[in-house]
Amino acid sequence: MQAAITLLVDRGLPDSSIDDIAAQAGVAKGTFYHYFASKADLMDALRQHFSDAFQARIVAAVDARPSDDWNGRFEAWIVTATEAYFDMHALHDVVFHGPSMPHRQAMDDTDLVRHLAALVAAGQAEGAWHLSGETPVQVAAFIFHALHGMTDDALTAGRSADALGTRIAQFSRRVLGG
Amino acid sequence: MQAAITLLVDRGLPDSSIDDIAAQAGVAKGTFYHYFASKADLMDALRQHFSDAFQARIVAAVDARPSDDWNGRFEAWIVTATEAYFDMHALHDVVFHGPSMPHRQAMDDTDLVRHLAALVAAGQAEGAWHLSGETPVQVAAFIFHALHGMTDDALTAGRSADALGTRIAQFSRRVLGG
Amino acid sequence: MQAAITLLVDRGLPDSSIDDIAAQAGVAKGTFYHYFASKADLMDALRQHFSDAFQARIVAAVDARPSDDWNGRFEAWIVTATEAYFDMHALHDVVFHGPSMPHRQAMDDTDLVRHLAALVAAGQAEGAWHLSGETPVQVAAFIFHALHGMTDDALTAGRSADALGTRIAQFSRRVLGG
Amino acid sequence: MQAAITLLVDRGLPDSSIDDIAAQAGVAKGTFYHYFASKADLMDALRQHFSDAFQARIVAAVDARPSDDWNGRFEAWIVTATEAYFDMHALHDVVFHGPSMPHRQAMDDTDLVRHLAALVAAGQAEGAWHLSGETPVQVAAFIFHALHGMTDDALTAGRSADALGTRIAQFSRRVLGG
DNA sequence: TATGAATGAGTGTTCATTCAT
DNA sequence: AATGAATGAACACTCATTCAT
Repeated sequence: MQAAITLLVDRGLPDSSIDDIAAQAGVAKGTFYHYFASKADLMDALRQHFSDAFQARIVAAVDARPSDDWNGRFEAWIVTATEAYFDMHALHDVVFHGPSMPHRQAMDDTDLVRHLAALVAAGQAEGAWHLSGETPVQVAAFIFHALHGMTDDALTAGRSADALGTRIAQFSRRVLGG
Repeated sequence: MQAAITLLVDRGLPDSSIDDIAAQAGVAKGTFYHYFASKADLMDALRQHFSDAFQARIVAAVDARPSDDWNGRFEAWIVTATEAYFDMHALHDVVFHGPSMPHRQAMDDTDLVRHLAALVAAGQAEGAWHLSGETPVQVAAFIFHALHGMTDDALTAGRSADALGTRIAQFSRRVLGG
Repeated sequence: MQAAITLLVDRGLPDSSIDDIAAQAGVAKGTFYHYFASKADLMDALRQHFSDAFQARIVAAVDARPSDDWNGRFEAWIVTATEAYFDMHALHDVVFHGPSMPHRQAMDDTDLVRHLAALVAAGQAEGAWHLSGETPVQVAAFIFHALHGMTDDALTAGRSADALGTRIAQFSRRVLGG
Repeated sequence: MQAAITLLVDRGLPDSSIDDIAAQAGVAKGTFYHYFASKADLMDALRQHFSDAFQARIVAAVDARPSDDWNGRFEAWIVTATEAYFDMHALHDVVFHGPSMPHRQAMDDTDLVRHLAALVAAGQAEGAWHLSGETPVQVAAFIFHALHGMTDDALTAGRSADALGTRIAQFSRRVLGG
């Protein structure tokens, strides 16, 4: 059921009616409402699915680096987030840009920003980077939004993700004062 | 007519029907269709209005600085863009986040990024900043999206715009290698 | 418009959908909502129409009798109410027995009962009848509901209204102690 | 099963879905259809239940009076019917005022009216009352509907049933010419 | 130029009923 | 006997758009 819907949504159905969704899933409309209380309920489930998968990819990549390799861990974070966003952008759009979305909060990024901020703070504590006055959260937010926007650009322009992650990492490290 | 509509939209009517819009403007529904071919046509007009106003504010602020004060011109760009986005966000959302928007292109930012890139390139040519390998356009895109995202954050959190512009400028100058 | 709907409802459409109603009226569904805000709104309009017509018939019949002919006025009230209810029962049912009707208040009879009670009180004051302890309103309510129920019986049994009114009047006068 | 459903309906569920009913009864939806062929079938069962209980209360009260105490038996009938209707009105409404009810026959009163008519006829034969030309059935119908309506009034107005039965009995005896 | 009555396809949601297990 | 997943027709209501006046 989840699989069918994920597939369906990945094909990009931002404005699909429940009729369309049920038809794509190969079930009757009533069946849809057997599993989801409302259209908003489906959106919530999908949003959760997206966030979990996104976060899991990043955590896995960062933890694959030695715990004292701060630059490596940071680059892993940036490159993986870029790739993950690139891969999952179709679902992202459906789930975070639908109408009735408080669009300003596109992608419940507070968790992600906090996660990145924690990495920044830890590295800073170890002397890996040199932030001047600003807080790790501010730095993380700045970098995260730049990443988000540049990936959007590449997607729009039809460019590949190949060098994108490392280029973003390079800019970002400059913000860290590394 | 334009004035009435701008007001109306600034009050934040993302889901207004043509009925609502016409009522707010104090005209009949038929009259609306004398001036706009469709709802999408209204959106286009509004989008143009927004972009023109936004760009005009930035140009005015930058040109108020001496033409050889590169850091001053850059900071004017960043601070003004932040403030303008802060002020005009209601219209921005209506116009760039509506359904049937290819959301990845939120805010037709190519013009703005190009404008910022030109400033970066000029300052770089004069030796004001030290970009290593990346192009001015890449740097401008990175900065612009970070600005966009951080302003969204402040808006969401209900924070004021007061120190925001200068903080973003401070981060950005580090990206420029200045 | 009103005419079309009244006809349509008189044909007995207790469970008609808006689709059916609009089709019967020969207009599109949207047109229906141009004139009525909701299905409940139509019901209200119909209810008002019914009540006005009902009351008007009774008032006309009573006022046709000399103002000091208390028994004549009373009989006119009863006979006319019986006939009117008999004639308009189809609309009555649609309007007062629909689902989502607080059925206990079938037919907004308070106005009618009050009207009858006023007649009873006036006649009593002139010495036409001899109520013992009970109030005119109680007497009127008792009579009115009996009238209502007996007419329902005749309708259900398929009997005509011919002698019904006078028979009910005869019972009722006994309640008045006349 | 019956018990659970009766409780459930007495709580007033005019618009309960089968889902709700089954949930309240603590069984699965499929189980409901083991015991009732359809929703209408449940209504029939409930209607029967209501009528049986109603009639039983009246019979018990009337038979508690001496068989030659005609006025006592009559008053017992009226007072008990009033109280019973007052007590059981929630079930009454569900069962007799649902949509798809030929509402004119609300409360299958023919049995009750016949029962009252038999009492009237017997008392009349013994010389307890003095009907002129009308039949016992007509008198019974008149009285029964008045009782029904006045109880509805009290219910609507939120009044208690205390004095209601005796007042109705008093009016009714006048109709009997007693 | 301005109106507003008319349209009708489309929406999310409900619910009595069926049936394989 | 008991379940509950599956169904799909039906519903009230919306709204961008047209067009005769």
